[in-house]
Amino acid sequence: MNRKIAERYQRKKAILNGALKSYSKHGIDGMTMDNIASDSDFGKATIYYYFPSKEDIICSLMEMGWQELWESVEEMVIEDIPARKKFVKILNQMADIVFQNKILYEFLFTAPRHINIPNHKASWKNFQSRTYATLQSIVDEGMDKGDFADIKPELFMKAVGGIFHGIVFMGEQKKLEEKDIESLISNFIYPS
Amino acid sequence: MNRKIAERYQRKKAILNGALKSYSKHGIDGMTMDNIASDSDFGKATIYYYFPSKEDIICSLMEMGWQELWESVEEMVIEDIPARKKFVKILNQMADIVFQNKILYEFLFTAPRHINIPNHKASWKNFQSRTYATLQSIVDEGMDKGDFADIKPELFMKAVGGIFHGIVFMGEQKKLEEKDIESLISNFIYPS
DNA sequence: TAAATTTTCGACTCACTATTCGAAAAATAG
DNA sequence: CTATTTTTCGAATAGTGAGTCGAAAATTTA
Repeated sequence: MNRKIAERYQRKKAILNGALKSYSKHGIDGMTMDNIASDSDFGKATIYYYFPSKEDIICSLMEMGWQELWESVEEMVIEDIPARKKFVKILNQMADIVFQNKILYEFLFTAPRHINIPNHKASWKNFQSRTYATLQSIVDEGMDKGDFADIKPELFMKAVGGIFHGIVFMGEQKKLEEKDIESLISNFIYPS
Repeated sequence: MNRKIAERYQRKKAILNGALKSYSKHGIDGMTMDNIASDSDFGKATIYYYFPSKEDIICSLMEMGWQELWESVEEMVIEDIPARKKFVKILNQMADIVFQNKILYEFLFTAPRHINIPNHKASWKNFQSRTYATLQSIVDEGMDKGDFADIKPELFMKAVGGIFHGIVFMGEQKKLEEKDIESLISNFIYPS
């Protein structure tokens, strides 16, 4: 009886992977239910046996990614180290995670711009906003102490967002390793 | 005979404005041909009398924006002033333009993420890449002379892109005036 | 003014994609 | 082994939106 639940879970997982495969093979527009079905080796109707709608599949993927990101960072938040150090450490950790599953995170950053999910269904936003808020508060703290360049915090965050986006979408160059990121980010921040 | 040409041109312009209105009223997904038609006060078929396809309308808008941006910047490129100063001046000028027609430029930055235009039809990319390349070369020059923070130029550009994106989409706060931008940007760059 | 040209238009077609249906196959239970 | 439940599926449905059609209105020309 427990096995059945586990199997169902496995099948949901398989479908989610199929969806991701579909994304990487055909791009966001080619991620149709037909493709998701064939890429995950189920009949189309079967997909609907496991997920009530396409929206739900997308939300599940989004949540998967943001949750992982948040959880990997959560513990670092309370560490008692200087804001700037903490900030770099967290970003570095996030970059790590992103590199480990590039396709998922490319999807994570791409999907919201193409697909509109009504706010109340976008469950992943919990993790997303928790993550942002954390980062933001660290920046704010650092600003107070003059750890960062003197620039409006929101803009600073936008800049960091730009860099992150860049990291994810720098397709070709797989060179950019964790060490690089560390030095890049810390160079980017006003050097003490 | 010359009037007719001018009138035709005016009508094309009106349709383009209708399209923009459609975008700001219904968002990118609501920018359907039916909406464009009603927002520009023409019948749908009339739109097709002036534009061969929806793609063409979008391209025209994109080109409009990028051309304006490029032209406003073109002359500054050759000015003989230090790279960093030039960079700030150009960004500042661009921010100016963007503020003068926020809807168009919001569209400019939004559309490519939602709508796929085959490369050979994306005529605006000429102006776009000219603009980018110019900025990039100024950064490269500045890097050599140590005018900017020591960070990979591509990443630096991504960061600036993030800031720009931020400026456009900082919806509510209309406070952010040109002067602010100047100081923000120059603060952002490694202070000499 | 009458023929010719230009412009306008709503209804129709066509393709595409999410979602549903109804039945069959597979697995499980008694 | 038979009945019941779970899982599977391809074919049909339904909605949407881009692009076409053929005719009518407006304008220009002679």
